[in-house]
This record gives sequence, structure tokens and C-alpha cells, in this order.
Amino acid sequence: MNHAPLSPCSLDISDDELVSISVRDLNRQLKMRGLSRDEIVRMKQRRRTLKNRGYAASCRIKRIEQKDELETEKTQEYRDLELMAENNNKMREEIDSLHNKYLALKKFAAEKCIPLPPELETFP
Amino acid sequence: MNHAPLSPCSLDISDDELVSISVRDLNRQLKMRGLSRDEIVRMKQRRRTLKNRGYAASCRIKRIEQKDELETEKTQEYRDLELMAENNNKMREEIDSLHNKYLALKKFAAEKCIPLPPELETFP
DNA sequence: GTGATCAGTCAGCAT
DNA sequence: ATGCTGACTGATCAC
Repeated sequence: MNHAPLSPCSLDISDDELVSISVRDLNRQLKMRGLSRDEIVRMKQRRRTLKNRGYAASCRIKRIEQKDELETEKTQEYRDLELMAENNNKMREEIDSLHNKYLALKKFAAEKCIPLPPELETFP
Repeated sequence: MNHAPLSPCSLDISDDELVSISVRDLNRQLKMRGLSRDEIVRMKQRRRTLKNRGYAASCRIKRIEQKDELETEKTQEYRDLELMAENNNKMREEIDSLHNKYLALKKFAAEKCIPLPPELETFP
């Protein structure tokens, strides 16, 4: 009489389990169930493929994150630029104001016929 | 007597040709050689696959270009930032210099006991 | 039908 | 063995 094997032997294991289990434990299970060399190779290959699937996902996520990072940095530099430009305008106004004040003092001296020492006479 | 078909009928065409030829011309060739329905489907699918290969390549190139673009813009903004910072320092020095000049004039007036009009007496 | 893009697969490299 | 990435493929979406 011809019997089908009592145990299917083919170690049915979910993708999640297969990808999580350590190589050590996997080998143990494989030997314990007495899988054929061919079945072992296929199981190993399935594990490798599942791992690759994960790696590919990580790779894509990483790419997107790096792009976001770049965009964020660019935006920040733009803000810094705007801020500095604003600051720049204020300083320009301050220079104008000081310069006018300086000219007014010179004019005052001239009107009052007050001679100024040479180093106060000019502004480079 | 049994002859092999005089023409192989299987329209041997290189990838480059297949991907370049127009649908119209392809259909014409297909009919002319009397390919089976199955062969036609396979040829169409091969064409689609070849096209997809090209699209995928474009997609990758585009991605790299966009990244380069982003990096270039970021670098340029950084240069602008440095330039403006330099300009900023020069203005700060100019303000210091003007302010000192202004103080020196006031000091000169004080030493000479020359009263200044109130609007020249202070700097906000 | 064409083009673009995503997820998965494999090859090849580096550790 | 593990992880990453380029190239390829099929599926899917928009036009």
C-alpha cells in the first residue's frame, strides 16, 4: 500500500516569521524536519528575497527622507537670507541717519565759523 | 513531402527596432507575415516591456537631476548668505566709524564749551 | 497607446 | 550572511 508522507515536511512558515527567525534557528528547524537539500535551498532563497523586499523599502524611504531634508535646509537658508536682508536694510538706514547727523554738525560748525581739526573734517 | 515553412514567420526584430517602430507599421508587419494571435500578443507585450524599460530609465535620471538641482540651489543660497554676511560686517564697521566720528565731534564741542542745538545733541 | 511611478525581484558590490 | 542600490518588470494611474 502506498502512503502519502504523514507530515508534509515542508515547514510551513509565514513570511513574517521566516524573515525574523535567526539563521541558527532556521537551520535547526530545517534539519529537525528533515527537508531535502532542494527544499532547504528554496527556503533559504525565499528568506533572502523577503529580506531584499525590506531592504528595497528602506532604500526608498531613505531616498525620500534625504530629499525632504534637502528641501528643508533650502527653505531654512532662504529664511536666513530674508532675515539678514531685513537686518541689512536697518543698518543702511542707520548709516544714513548717522551720516546726516555728521553733516549737520559740520554745517553747524561752518555757520558758526568754528574751525574743526582735520581728522574731524572728513569722513572717508 | 513535409516542408518546414519557407519563412520562419516569427518576425525577428531587434529591441531597438521594435521599440522605435510605430504601432501602425508593426501591425502591418505582423499581418504581412501572418503571425498567430499568440505570437502577436507576445510581440506587443515585448514592445510594451521595452518601452517600460525606457520609462524606468527616464524616471531614474529625472530623480537624480532633481536632486542635483536642489543641491545646486542650496549651494547658491549659501554663497548668497556668505556674501551678504560679509557686506553686513562692512556696514557694521561703517556704523562704528561714523558713531565714533559723531562722538568725537560732540567731545570737541564740549571741550570748546560750544553749546549744540538739541537735535544735534543726541543720537537715537 | 503612452508615459510616469510604485513595489517587488534579482544582480552585484561592500561589509 | 547582511544591507544597499541600480536596473528591470508588472501593475496601476492619468492623459
